[in-house]
Amino acid sequence: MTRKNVKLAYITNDSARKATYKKRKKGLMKKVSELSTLCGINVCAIMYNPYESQPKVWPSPMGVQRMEQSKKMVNQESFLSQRISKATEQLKKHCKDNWEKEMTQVMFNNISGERLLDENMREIDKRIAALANTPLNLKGALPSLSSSVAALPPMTMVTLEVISRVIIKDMLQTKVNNMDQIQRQQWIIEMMNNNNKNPQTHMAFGGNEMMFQFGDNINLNNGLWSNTFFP
Amino acid sequence: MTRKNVKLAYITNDSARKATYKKRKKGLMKKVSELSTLCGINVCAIMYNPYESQPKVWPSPMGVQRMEQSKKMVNQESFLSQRISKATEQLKKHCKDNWEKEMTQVMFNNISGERLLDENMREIDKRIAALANTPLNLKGALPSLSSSVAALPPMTMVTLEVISRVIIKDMLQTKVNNMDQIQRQQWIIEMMNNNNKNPQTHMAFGGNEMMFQFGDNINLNNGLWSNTFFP
DNA sequence: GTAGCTATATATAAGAC
DNA sequence: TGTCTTATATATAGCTA
Repeated sequence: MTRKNVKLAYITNDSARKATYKKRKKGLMKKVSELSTLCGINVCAIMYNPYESQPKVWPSPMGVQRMEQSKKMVNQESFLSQRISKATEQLKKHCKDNWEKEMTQVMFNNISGERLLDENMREIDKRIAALANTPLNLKGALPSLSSSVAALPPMTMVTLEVISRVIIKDMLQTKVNNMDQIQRQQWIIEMMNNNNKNPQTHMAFGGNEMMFQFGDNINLNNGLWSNTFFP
Repeated sequence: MTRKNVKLAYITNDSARKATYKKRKKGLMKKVSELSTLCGINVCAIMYNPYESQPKVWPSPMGVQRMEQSKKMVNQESFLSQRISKATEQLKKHCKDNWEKEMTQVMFNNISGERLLDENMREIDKRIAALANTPLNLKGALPSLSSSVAALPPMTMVTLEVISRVIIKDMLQTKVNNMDQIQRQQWIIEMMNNNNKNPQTHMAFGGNEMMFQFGDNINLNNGLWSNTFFP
């Protein structure tokens, strides 16, 4: 009966806290859903749920992105809607099981990776400096690579595959970062289309980036997966 | 006067939509804040705001993570709270300007990077296979590196620094992924402590991972940056 | 623990300025 | 546009079964 106006503090009683969590989670998700629908923006809510064995991301999916420039894209709408609806259906099937853990992964990887990367840059720089004095100089053999590359000290963990992957990743990230909004959008569409052809392949964060409207996992309402993109 | 019960559909009127967005954003953020406080969980809300020139992440900061195991850590509480409060104050100063764009960056990098990485793995694998046949084999000179590493074809973009960064990043990510929850937590504390000593350095996503309680940027309430960690 | 219920607190649409 | 007001819709605390 919400007789008191709730004291805004951590609820120490376990069952009361859990009950509140459940209720408020539902309410919050409804709000998220509504905001997404009413204003046509992407909304994502993530909760590290203390009632799971690990801190988990609560899978409130990405809202639909409505482009501000949708008016400029009228001719593409039908095509895009079709593509996306189709792809979304596929993606949806693979989403539920993977979303949560992958979101966790993705977020934590980024957090830890970027952070550690910076934390360790001095160390790396030192090593690079040291390596610059190595007698092993392969500049002649591999003129386009920095001479020090070949002189990297033993790193047993580092395989060619890892190196290749990370290099390519870095290059591609640069490329994508240089895209403008429209280019990114088109690229995402293409990605989804490819994914659609090959639905067994990974359902990573990237796959649903702009695609997940507020979904089934909260039993709020249905029909949100329809082609409401680019309205 | 909320006389009608709102039709749950995209608001076509621009100013009305923006007004609703503003109101509801505030409400939503308050809910997020409350849920975070009441239930002691991390909550993050992200909105791609259509009123900005690009899709932007709305900087609803990470909620405080209260560890489920907090009871097991009573003795550490005071120490940790102190550390975190201190660090948080520093971080807060650098947060506002950077949070939004960096969150966007981080998320999009991950989306694009991971996705493109997978998309391009076949290509990479082909190149690796091709390289295996290169006459330039440095196995003898660099026994601990895969022989093909030194035989990588010219990649003008790839500098030693980039390679080092990405390699280290990959290695460290692996390391962090293998940590358990407690280890991660301690690591984050250490990271923050380091950051505190060097506050000018980057205020990246990683820096505030588990740290941002619902903050000033919404003018909801204050005092949320206090030591409510590990209550 | 889960599922309603209801009184009340809170959020907010629409209006006034 | 932004802010304030107010009627009403919605969310939910505390209760019951």
